[in-house]
Amino acid sequence: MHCHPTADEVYAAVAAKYPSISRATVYRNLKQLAEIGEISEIETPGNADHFDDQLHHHYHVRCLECGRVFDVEMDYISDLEKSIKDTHGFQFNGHDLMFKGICPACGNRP
Amino acid sequence: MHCHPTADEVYAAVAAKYPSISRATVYRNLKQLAEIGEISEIETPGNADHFDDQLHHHYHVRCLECGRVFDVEMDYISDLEKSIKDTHGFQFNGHDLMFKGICPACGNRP
DNA sequence: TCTTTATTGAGATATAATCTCAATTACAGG
DNA sequence: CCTGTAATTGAGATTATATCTCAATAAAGA
Repeated sequence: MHCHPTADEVYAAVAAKYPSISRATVYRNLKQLAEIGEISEIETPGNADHFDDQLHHHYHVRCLECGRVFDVEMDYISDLEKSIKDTHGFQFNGHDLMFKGICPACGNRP
Repeated sequence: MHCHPTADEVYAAVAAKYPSISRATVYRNLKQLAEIGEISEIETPGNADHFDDQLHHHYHVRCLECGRVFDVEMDYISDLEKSIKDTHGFQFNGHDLMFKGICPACGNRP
């Protein structure tokens, strides 16, 4: 699935073929795959996490209307932490950047 | 409270003075204050949302160890959306940026 | 085949947040 | 000061997402 599905969407797709699958198994395996770096996890506050089969660092936009997540064509800013003026002893360890917007499908709806 | 408290931390603080306060009231009022722009809401996936009495746009860092949220000294990038190469018909509407790190207190612990 | 290890299913549990609705409180007009 | 109306609140139920428990099943190795 290349559409940034949520765990539940993955579950639904798997359950269609293997009706006996348990939700726990899907959640467990997605989490494990994310941990070993086979897939990446896109966390969105308030909403269910999404999963991505693409591994390279890149950003996403979430439609505020339908909640779907899409790739954004933009270079990953690996040195964004360098823009911080005073780190106050913090060890910085990366960042999460998520754009917000209205997707074409929702924007064109009457 | 200037420490980016979660709704539950606000509730605990209020309940200490007004023991009859309901959790619903605190959640409700914090949400309303955020909606009318009196305070701002910092959403962190997986963890409880935090609230901020500062209104101007600025970024935060979340300690991966203790979960606390701190201000980051860095200018807000208001035109970050312009870095996107192809918007594919999306209406962009802002962004959420959260740094990750280990706070001094957690980093210096043995 | 037999033993050990790993994975799974079903349902319980945790957590954050919201909803419901009756009860309470505040408030404006008279 | 009353009274009717509107707004706010409290308590607990409910939702949503995700994780945990543990017995049952499956896989793998000797």
